[in-house]
Amino acid sequence: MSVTIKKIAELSGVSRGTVDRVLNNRGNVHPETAERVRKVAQQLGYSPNLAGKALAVRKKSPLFGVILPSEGNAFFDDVIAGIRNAEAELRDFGVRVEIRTMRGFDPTRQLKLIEEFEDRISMLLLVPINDVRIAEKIGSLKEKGIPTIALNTDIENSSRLCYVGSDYKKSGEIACGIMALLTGGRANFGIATGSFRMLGHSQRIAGFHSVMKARYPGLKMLDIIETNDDDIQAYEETCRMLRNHPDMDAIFIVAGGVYGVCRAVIRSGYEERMTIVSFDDIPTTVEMVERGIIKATICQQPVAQGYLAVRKAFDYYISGAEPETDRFILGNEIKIRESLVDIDK
Amino acid sequence: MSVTIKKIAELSGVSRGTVDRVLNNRGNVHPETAERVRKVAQQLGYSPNLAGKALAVRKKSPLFGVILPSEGNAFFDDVIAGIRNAEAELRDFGVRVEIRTMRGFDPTRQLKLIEEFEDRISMLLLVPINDVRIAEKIGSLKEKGIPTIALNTDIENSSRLCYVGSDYKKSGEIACGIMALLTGGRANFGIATGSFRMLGHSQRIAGFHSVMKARYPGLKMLDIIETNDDDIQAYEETCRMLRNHPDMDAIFIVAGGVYGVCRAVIRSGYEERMTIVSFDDIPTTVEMVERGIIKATICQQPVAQGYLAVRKAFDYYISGAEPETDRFILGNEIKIRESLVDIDK
DNA sequence: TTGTATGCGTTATCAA
DNA sequence: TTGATAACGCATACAA
Repeated sequence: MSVTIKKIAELSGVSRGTVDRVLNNRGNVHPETAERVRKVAQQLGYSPNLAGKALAVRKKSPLFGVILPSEGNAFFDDVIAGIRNAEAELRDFGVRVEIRTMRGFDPTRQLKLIEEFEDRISMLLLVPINDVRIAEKIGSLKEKGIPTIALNTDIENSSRLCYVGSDYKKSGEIACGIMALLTGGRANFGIATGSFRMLGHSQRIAGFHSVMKARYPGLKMLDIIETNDDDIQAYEETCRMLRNHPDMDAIFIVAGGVYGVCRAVIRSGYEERMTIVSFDDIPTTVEMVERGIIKATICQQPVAQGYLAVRKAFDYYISGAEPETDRFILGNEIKIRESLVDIDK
Repeated sequence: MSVTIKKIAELSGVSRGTVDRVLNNRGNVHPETAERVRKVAQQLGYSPNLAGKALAVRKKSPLFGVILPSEGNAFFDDVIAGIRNAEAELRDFGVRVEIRTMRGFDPTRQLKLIEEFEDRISMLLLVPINDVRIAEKIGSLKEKGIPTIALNTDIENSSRLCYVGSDYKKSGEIACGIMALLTGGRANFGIATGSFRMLGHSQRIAGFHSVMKARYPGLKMLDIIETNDDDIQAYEETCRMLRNHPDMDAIFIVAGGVYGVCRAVIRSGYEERMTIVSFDDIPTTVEMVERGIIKATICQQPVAQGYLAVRKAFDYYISGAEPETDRFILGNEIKIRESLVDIDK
């Protein structure tokens, strides 16, 4: 049979209560006794039983707070679906999840949202804005006993418990690889990024370039524009870029604004000759894949991201043990028309 | 608060034991009482609490039996890894998993393996061979109270609880789509299938053809060979096929024998001009992707297959409720060199 | 500082 | 046919 608190209590000649105090560092126990108990637990290789723990923890009904920049951003619909899946699975364990949404990437706004429920939550799940004030807030929350999990985007120099999301550099590498395959390794391409200030976007571009440099000398970059994840801006900028570079025959869309870029390409009459690689599979992107204008789109498993973040939050809440790794990376999946659209459609 | 057996007991004026007997159909309860209890449970929308259930069920220490045709088949290494992951997660709930392996697809052998532990297991997870005797065995096991989950491959006309695996037809469709993208829609290709008798292999070919017919008139099939998932046979047959069709410029590898096919292509001096699409990412396949001879390989998330099958087994064991769907389909992922190999390598 | 008692929700055993 | 009670492993309020 497995090792339980009861068994440790017997073998070290104390009560179950004392073992509990020792193992959970609740204080009020004689150092010698504590030492003895710890040793026995160590020797027996004790690890708390989840089923028991879950049942006991249930009445505390822990609340997980989630903050997403999801307003006006269809990508997060799938993340939310994953969060809801996990919430349903954990309901029997007393877990509740509260999601707050915001529009855009304003640190002040994000701080305010955090403060709105920080005195009620046991865990924070956050798509963090890369700003010192957010990093500091994560630190002060940690001191108050509220760990933070970075979701979808990581934040530097912070004390977040772990990161759940994709590997942005890798996704850029894959984007370059697939573009090379689709163009036979010869293309004059443009880049449409979201924002130069977004770490993930820059990492994708860096990944793209490193593969290009190492393996595909026939790929030549002509121009780069910023869409700010906005379809209108994407449309305008792309029209301008295409006017300036009539020899452009491929576009690498790094982030949002996919629909705007594609509409500009169609408008300019370059639909046929253009090879476009994008990210994610929000409905408007799927539409463009179906139409054939986007040849491949690289997806980051948003549902799994939401699900896993909540599960990892629960694991930590229940066990108090540091995660096995501080980065849980979900794979980048290449999707083409046949992946996304039913054949008979 | 949520609905518990205790609450139902109070409201229907009986003891918790009686409620348990009614809700779990253990018999020995007056029809009228049963009716009353059932009605209350119904009205309150009772659903058993998993944490409590897990704790109580723990001492029964259920054993899940798994049978895999994994000997000499590297694909199943990942499936096994997924099974082990799930086993570790469920250890605290008393679950144990016993894996039996076999070589090849002999129904008699599989029957024998089932019979070796069928009197000890609570659930069977099986990569079923599509044979009436196996289907019948699944039926008789069900009558004995042992449900079977079909893993990786489904079995027709059987009473298996559910299927966990990929959509083979869809994976064939994607294979055609990616081949068309890689060849600009113009290719004279050959097919190397595993076995004409394997349902999954035929479904992949069917999927390939349906997309080809609907969308890519420039793809022309020249020949088809059988590898029986054996590298030597694959090598021999491919050499022969290439001799017979010197104009072949693409190959669709449907199943195993990937390494053999690729070696034959290299041997014949067609490495440069050939576009090869394959399945899965076992080490030898990754090697060929790295070398650039395979342009894309379509993977079916073997780790997730193993993991999910065990989880679904547990869910059913714990809840006794029919799964939400009888087919749990894991997505087909297109992988290219940059997906599989580190850039700095 | 330590021990005891009780509860979380379900299941199983024993007695009535 | 039914009810009462103990058990699973952990947490905690309360008593000593």
